Amino acid sequence: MPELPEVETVLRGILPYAEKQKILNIIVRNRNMRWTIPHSLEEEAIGTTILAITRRSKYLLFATSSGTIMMHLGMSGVLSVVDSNTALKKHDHVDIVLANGKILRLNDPRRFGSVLWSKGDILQHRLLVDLAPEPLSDDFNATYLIDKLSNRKTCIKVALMNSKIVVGVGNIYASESLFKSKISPQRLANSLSATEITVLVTEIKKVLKKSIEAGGTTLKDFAQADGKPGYFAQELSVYGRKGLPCIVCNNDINHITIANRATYFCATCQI
DNA sequence: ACATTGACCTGGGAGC
DNA sequence: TGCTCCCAGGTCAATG
Repeated sequence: MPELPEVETVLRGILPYAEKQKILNIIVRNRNMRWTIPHSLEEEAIGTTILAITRRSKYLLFATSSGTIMMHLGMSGVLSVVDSNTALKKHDHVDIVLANGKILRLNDPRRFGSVLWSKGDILQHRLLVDLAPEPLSDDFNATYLIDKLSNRKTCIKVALMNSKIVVGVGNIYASESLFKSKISPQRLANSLSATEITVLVTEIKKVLKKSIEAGGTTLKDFAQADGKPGYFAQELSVYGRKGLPCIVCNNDINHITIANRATYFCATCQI
C-alpha cells in the first residue's frame, strides 16, 4: 500500500509517541518477511533509546544509540501505535514496546515488508546506498531528471518508478503525476522535452505534497498510525478511474498494463 | 549498463 | 456457500 506519502504519514503519526522513548522489548512473531528479521534486532535494540525517526525512500529509520532499526511496509504493511492491552490480530508480526506504555505494532498480511537492524552509517546500507534522490528534495530537479532520462529507452512511467531515478513514486503517484503533466505514461523516457520534464518534476512534488497533507491514499487497507484512513483517494485524478470521465475533458479514462502494473491515463489530455 | 520478467505472499472481489 | 481466477499500493534477483 505505501508509497512515499503513506510512509511519511506513518512517520508523522508515530513521532510524538516513539521519539526519545526507550525500547523495553521487541516481540517478533514471524521472522519470515521479505528479508528474514534478524535475531540481532531483539538482541541489540532492546534497551536502547529511539533518538530520532526519519524516512529514506519508503524505509522508516529508527536511530538508536547503538544502531538503526530499518522498517519497510512492503505492499500491505500497517504500522500503528497501540496500547499494551490491544488484542492481537492476524498478521501482527512485530511489536516494539516502548517505555511510555505504547507499542509500535507492525501488521503485514502479505509479508513483503520487513524489519532489519543495522549498525554503522545507515545510508551506506546495501538497500539504501544506491537509491536516487528524494523527490521532495532540491536534488530532484529538472536538470537532474533531464540528465537521468536522456538515455532511458523505457516508458516514462516505468522510469518514474525506478528507485535509481527517483524514490518514493509508486504506482498511484506515477499515474497521477503524468496526468497532471499531460504526458502519456507510454512515452519513451528519452522522448520527453526539457519543458515536459520540468513540468513533470513540479507535478510530482505537488502531488506528493498534497497527498501527505491529506494523510496519504487509502484504497483498501492503508491506515495512519492512529488507525484512520488517508484521505487522498478522493483527490485522485486518474488512478482507479477506468471508464470514468476525465476530470478535464470528460472522455473515458483508459486502463492499460505497463510492466505488469495497472496504469490509468486520459488518451485525450495526455500526449 | 540497461530493460524485462518472475518471484515473493495473503486476502478480497468477480464470476460461475 | 464455495470454488477458481485475477488483482493489489513494492522491489529484488535473474535473465536477456
